[in-house]
Amino acid sequence: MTKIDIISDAALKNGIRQFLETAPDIYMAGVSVDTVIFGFHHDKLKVLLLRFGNTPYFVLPGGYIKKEEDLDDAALRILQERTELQNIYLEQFYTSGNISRSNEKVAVELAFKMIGTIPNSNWFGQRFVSVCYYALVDDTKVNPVTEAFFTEVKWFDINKLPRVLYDHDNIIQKALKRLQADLDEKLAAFNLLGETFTMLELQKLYESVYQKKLVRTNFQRKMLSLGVLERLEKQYNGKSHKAPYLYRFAQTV
Amino acid sequence: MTKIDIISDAALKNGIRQFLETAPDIYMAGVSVDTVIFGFHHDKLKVLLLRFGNTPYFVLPGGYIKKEEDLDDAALRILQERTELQNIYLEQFYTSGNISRSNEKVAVELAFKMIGTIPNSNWFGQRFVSVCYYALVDDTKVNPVTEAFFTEVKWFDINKLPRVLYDHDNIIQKALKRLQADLDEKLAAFNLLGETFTMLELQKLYESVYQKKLVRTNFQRKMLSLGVLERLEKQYNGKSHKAPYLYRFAQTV
DNA sequence: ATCTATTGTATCAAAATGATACAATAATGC
DNA sequence: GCATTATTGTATCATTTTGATACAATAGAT
Repeated sequence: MTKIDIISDAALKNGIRQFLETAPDIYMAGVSVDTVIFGFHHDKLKVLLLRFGNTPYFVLPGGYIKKEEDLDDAALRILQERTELQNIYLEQFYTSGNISRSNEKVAVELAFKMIGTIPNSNWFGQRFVSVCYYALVDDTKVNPVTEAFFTEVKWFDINKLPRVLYDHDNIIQKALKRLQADLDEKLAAFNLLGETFTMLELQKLYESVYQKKLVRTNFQRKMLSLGVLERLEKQYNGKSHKAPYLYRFAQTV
Repeated sequence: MTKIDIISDAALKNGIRQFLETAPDIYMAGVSVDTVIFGFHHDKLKVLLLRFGNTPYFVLPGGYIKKEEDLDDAALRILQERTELQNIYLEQFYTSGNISRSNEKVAVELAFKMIGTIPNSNWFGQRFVSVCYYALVDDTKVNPVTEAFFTEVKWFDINKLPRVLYDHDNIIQKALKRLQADLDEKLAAFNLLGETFTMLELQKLYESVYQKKLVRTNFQRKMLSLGVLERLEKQYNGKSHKAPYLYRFAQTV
């Protein structure tokens, strides 16, 4: 569900002010977490992005690490805050730490402009090394939540991304590359689908991840040979052709 | 060459004192870099480790990131400081950031004991998130260099590692797993060998990385089919059997 | 009843992999 | 010298995997 959630200007400014006052006491300085949340709907691979304030720019869902919190726990917490999901498939794939993370200064200036004053905390101005995770979610179960400086939560087609801040475009591409590598090896695909699915849906998912067409009959043969699919009753979908079987992912049958 | 370099107690204490005085001004707090340096000799895969002070514990070569330095540049600098090599094959593979990075407190206590006093800087006591890289080097060209708190630089067989501090054992195993994945895909193996090598040497390298025996004839067929090996003159090695060819790695012939 | 689009399965060729055989070579021992 | 031994380079065959195509079954549209 491409739920869109817009918050008011006043609430936005207030949220930022509050964050800046408490952040240095709560979080590690210098290290952040960014997550590339993948979803799949309408046969397309999607990424969840946040609109940065009232600007036309988007960013990856991210956050900071509490001073007494494990890195992986931080990633999970940030993800849960944003999607309200439990049991999320999460993989760390890259850490971004170049000084010039593209247009970072633009972002900081925008942040300042948004709250209409120079904050006494220099939190955003400091250098961050960002540890990046990707997550695979069943988008039908996601309930996107906005917070602090973000005015909108939106799914974007991986091939139709908006303008993003920092080096987040680079991070998204690296996430996709890693997902491609993990899809077969870790049977990761099924985290992007619902409980049941047709073979065609599964194929469209693979095609959208690998960004290329696959041969239907050979794909079907390969998936069935994995031995992890349980075949359920046929799905009569009202289309004018043979009805497909439904499948369920059944690890270690 | 398993060069061993031992420095004096006085020089050691002095090095630590000096480091602690200047570190907070020079380096980012909270973020460190660790490198798993792989080498290959006597048909074994090796890892370069540093002896921590006068203790029996070893650690990975690591360091900190200068305030105005890119993350990748920091990894390269740390590696060059330790090996005096240029053009090193380097891959970032993991970032370790759990609060309880195993026996960290032991290490800190040891560090304090070594310099015989509580340092005014709490540098070592702070929490670090460590970005980990692995490097592939031709060990015949490495000139291991000791520094600061380390009293010895030594190559260890991947299967005969000493006791290591922090979570460095975990990091080494993760590095090996990643190397296994990269070996074929990125033709990474040749960075571990000298300019020329025999097919058997190459096979022993693959076997030591994958930790399993390979069938000689099929391995040879596969390597030759890659199209990246240039066959040179035979190597008369004085052994009582047919002399093998030498090969050179020739990318994009 | 026929047409159309899609699904499930079968089949054949081509490529990759696994297993084995064997001739060539270079020192060793007689 | 000459057979012996260990290793190397290549060939060959069977098996498995992959790519490409054919075709019957189905379910609604006409």
